[in-house]
Amino acid sequence: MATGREIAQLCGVSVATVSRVFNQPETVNEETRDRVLRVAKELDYRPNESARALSTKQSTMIGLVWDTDHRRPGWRHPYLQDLLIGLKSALSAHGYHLLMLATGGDAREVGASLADPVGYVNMTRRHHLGGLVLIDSGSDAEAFEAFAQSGVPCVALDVAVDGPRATYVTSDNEGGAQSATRHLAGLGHSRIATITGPPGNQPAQARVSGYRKALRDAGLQQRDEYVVAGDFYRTSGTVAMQRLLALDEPPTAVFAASDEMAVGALLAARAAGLRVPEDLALVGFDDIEIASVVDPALTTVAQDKPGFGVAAAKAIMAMVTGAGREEPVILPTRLVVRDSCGS
Amino acid sequence: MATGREIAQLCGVSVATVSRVFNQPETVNEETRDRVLRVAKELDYRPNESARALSTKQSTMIGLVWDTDHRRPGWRHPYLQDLLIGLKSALSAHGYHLLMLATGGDAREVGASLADPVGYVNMTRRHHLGGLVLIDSGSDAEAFEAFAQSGVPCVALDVAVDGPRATYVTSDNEGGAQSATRHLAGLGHSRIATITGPPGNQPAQARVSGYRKALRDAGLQQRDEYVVAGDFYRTSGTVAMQRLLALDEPPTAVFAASDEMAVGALLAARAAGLRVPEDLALVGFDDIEIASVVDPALTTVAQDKPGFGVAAAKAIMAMVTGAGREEPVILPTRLVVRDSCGS
DNA sequence: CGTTTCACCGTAAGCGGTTACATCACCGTA
DNA sequence: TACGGTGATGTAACCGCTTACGGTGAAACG
Repeated sequence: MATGREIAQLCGVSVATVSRVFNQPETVNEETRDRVLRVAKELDYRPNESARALSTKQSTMIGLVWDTDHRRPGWRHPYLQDLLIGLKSALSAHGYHLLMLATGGDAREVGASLADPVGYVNMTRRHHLGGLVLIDSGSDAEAFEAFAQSGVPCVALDVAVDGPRATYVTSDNEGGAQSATRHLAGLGHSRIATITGPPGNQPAQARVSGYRKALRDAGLQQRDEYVVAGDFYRTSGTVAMQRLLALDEPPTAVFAASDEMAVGALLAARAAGLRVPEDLALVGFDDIEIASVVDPALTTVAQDKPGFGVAAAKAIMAMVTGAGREEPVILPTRLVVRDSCGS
Repeated sequence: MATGREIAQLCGVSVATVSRVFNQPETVNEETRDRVLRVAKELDYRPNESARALSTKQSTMIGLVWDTDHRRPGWRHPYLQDLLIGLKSALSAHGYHLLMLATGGDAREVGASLADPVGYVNMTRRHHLGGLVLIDSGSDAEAFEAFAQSGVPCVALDVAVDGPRATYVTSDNEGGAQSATRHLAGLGHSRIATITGPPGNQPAQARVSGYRKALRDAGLQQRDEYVVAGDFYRTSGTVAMQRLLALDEPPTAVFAASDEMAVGALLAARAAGLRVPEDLALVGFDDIEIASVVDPALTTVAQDKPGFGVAAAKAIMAMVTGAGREEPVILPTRLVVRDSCGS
């Protein structure tokens, strides 16, 4: 790896000039600029990122806070890969990289976890990160708030945060749930239940609210026993469905707040001898891979998965370059009609 | 963020001593060491990573080469999330972070892609990365070889590479395929076909070879028309299955080299009016989420998904600290018997 | 008691960039 | 001719840390 000094010597200029060629090209004479650029290209010169970061207090990296093995070892993000693809490609358009911050660590590293946002914030300073992208890992809204208040630019996914340099991106959860429920009502169902996500989870709350709105719009009765809590996981869907089926007047249609729970509900229904969609209509949320594969294929509310990453990248880059905060981004959802509701 | 100098002043020592406290504790007097440590803790001191990397030419980061939008926009790694979980947690045990290298980029960044390994290699030098983890993204074995030869420590996933400081980790693909096929033969099937992965792909080749071995061991006839090529994707499984069903003597059992293709085959069989497993036995490979959800649940060969990440992390860390190369790691597979083969 | 040894610590030179400031040639103007 | 302005470049300090080297005082030695 050639250094700036080498370029300088070969060109008969000072290192300052070499640096200027790359950072303030307009301030250097065209002729010498070309000369420097030519030599630089010849030697395949790339400025050393550590040195540059040290000197400018700015690296070309964005930190990713993605807490795994938290309370729930089996936790899986429903569409992490698509999210990363979007994030990565959008960041790379700005020449930025994604640093997956490690939590825990050995003696040298004092641990950083969502329980200790300070650790992460320190890391962003130590590495001169431009900012942080926070992936929702359950219901750590409080921790996210601490990040947002820390002053480092950060964008949270699926958690509404507020702070001097913080914003968030999320789906139109309410709208999506509403259209799902409306779809069910439109098919003639009047006994429509919902299986919700965990209580503290914001998207979960929004989806319940969308469900309620749709019922109201359709002039349908809202029954408390038709709203049963799950945790986004499959088995909770099964349990919830069993509970619903045990009611005196079981629902004929169910909106599950996640595809995983919808699948769980499907299994429960099947075990109870019910046919889907004939005896029970089912809608999910997320449109993960599984949705199109189960039998019957799941009608569901699709989220713009790579769009999440792209929006996050845009927001964080905007905060890195400009000052101040960005507006929250609400991504549209789309109802994907398959076979689990009949026609 | 406190700096070393501040600590030094508060303790009445020089910055050198502060540095020594953290890097060669045994060379500094116990009393002053404690004093420094106490003040450092008080100020929540963490050495600046950029400065340290600049000075030592070693960062605490490992690069991740994960090429997406290559030739196949729809490409998805079957278990990226689990892999990352394993990788991240194992790296964090050493205090290392994972840097997702961006490909492409703006004018400032000359692009790096698998087509241009030099770009990545340059990045690892610029960022003083400890090494590179290469995720297989189809069939770029040649490109991987270039990485391996570059001299930077790197471990490839699912591609056998060789180089001065390179190694790889992969599953026991042959063994897995063999046990899957043996399972089919054990159930009494004699007309066993296979749907393979893309020709250039090493795991795909190993799986075919395992399939062949099992047939031979079982004393079964090998027919060329029973080996039809897919590309690991679902639709290719459907197409392949259709081809198999069109044969004069269609197989009664199929080993698909990926779960996705197995699902595709399942759809084709169902469309042709065949029942699975009664009319057709089916085994997949990977044990992705979908496998347990399709109806009938898919019998498949499970890979140790987080183990991949952990093994990769161990290998790369071993090469970072020690010199020289590491032995390749072959992870065991496990046949998961579900419902798609009957009993 | 002079000299060696050794544990401990400070000095200072990097690492490879960025950038405030100084320098200098050259121009137009009074 | 003297002068201020301007564009192009060099000088050197600095970012925060590591580390080779040298210095110091006390203990050990002859």
